[in-house]
Amino acid sequence: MKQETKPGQRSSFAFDVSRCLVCGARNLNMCGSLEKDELESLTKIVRCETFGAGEALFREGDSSAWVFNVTDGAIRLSNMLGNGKRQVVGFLFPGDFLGFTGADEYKVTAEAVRGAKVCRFARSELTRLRHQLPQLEHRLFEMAESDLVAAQEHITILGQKSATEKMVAFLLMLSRKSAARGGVDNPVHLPMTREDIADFLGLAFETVSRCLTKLEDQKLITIESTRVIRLNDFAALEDYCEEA
Amino acid sequence: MKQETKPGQRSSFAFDVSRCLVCGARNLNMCGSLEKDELESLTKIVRCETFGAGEALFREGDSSAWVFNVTDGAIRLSNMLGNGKRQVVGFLFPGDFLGFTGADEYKVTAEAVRGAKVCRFARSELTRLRHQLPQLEHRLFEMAESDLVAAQEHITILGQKSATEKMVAFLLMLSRKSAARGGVDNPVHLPMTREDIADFLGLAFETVSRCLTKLEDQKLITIESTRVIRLNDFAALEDYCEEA
DNA sequence: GGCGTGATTTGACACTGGTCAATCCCACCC
DNA sequence: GGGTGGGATTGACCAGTGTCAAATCACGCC
Repeated sequence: MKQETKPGQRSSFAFDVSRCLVCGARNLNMCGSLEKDELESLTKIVRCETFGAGEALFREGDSSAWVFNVTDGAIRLSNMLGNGKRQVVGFLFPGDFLGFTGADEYKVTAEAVRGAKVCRFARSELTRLRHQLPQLEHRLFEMAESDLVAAQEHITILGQKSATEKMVAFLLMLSRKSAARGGVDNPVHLPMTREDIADFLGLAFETVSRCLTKLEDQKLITIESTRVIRLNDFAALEDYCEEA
Repeated sequence: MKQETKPGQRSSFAFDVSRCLVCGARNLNMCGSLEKDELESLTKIVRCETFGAGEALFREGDSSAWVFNVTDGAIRLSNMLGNGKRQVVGFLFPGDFLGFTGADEYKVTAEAVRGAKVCRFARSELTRLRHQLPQLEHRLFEMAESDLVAAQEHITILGQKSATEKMVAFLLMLSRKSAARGGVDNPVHLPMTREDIADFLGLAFETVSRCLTKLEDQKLITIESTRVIRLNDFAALEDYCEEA
């Protein structure tokens, strides 16, 4: 396993299939659709990379020639507006695929939230493999569809919910996502800042802070530390963001 | 071309490929990726249907066994919340594909806005064809990706823009979409009610009305009739929703 | 261990946009 | 032509959030 240094001091290395077989994200991401011998074709075109807090994998306008599998940490997808406002359109976690865009250029910026590990592929190579491996094609299609459904839920949260409801929906979403990738559903760990959350929910960061305080006052959550929130009553929280 | 009556008095009929060749939406939708002989395979599994104003193609929770190509009119995709609020997550126009969902059940409701014509396919048949026709697979993937990008733009509009900016962004979007399918980019025709627009933009319908009036006072638009809006200065409107 | 910077919390206040209500407009029907 | 009903507009008011400011906290670094 040779190791190199790429622009930006980022470690980047190729590896063999044995590494994929023990990858914690394998059953979550597109690789899970492949058998060992098929995985080898993927292994040949991938490099593993690490990004530090805030580092960009790509920015709005960059060529979409590279795509990624997230294997560790969290990635923030965002849009910047002319007036300096920022909308976070999604957070990606281990198992998520990063690279859907119908165009030659990315329309969003992807940055590591705190620190993240990813597998990097050339889109052209992956496209070639998709033609050879129908399982892979199918799995990627499913993942794109599921991203679309997630975006529609995000739209609904942004359009119809109050600040506190948004906050509750966000906490429940993180809890579900953590459980889905084999982690605990409680307490919820927040790798991102209050400002990231605010920009995801269309709020001011002060409002995020106030909503968390209010929910703790109501005993619905416990703020164990700035980045660890315990959900004290799932049923009540579900009701809170669905009905009110 | 035999004609039948289906539940709900809806006309539904099969047809041969000659009809597809003159379909106005063909170059916009997934059919555009196919040659005449390939189109025939599609023709064999499709039925053409008409839906009246407000009629549902499917509702949240319905089986996702059917998928559609929109060929005329407009379709409204929406989510209902427990408290009676509704979020419109998208409007579909001729050329758009309706049926992306990663699951066995639809998570949104699809209704005709005023009146709409669609081609209906069994998902299972279409999946089979996708395996046989790589062009079709590729085109559908592209369309799913482009829906995802559109949803991310919608998220940004909902999260970061003021009421009037939202309204301007909406008008420009409709104008672009009309141009993209070969229509005029000005004036903009609105098949939907103020309430539909409000539920799309996360506003009250009174606010939509007020914003339109305000934009007309500023000479940026002319309300030629309730459902026809003339954009008087594209550059100024672009600036309005991008910067302010 | 102390310091410094950035993140977070809390408070005071202003303002956008929601709510409720009245009126208007227009298409459709008798 | 007049009536009817749903959609659209306009006005008055105010609740929920954003903004600005200050205080506090947390963490990395020396």
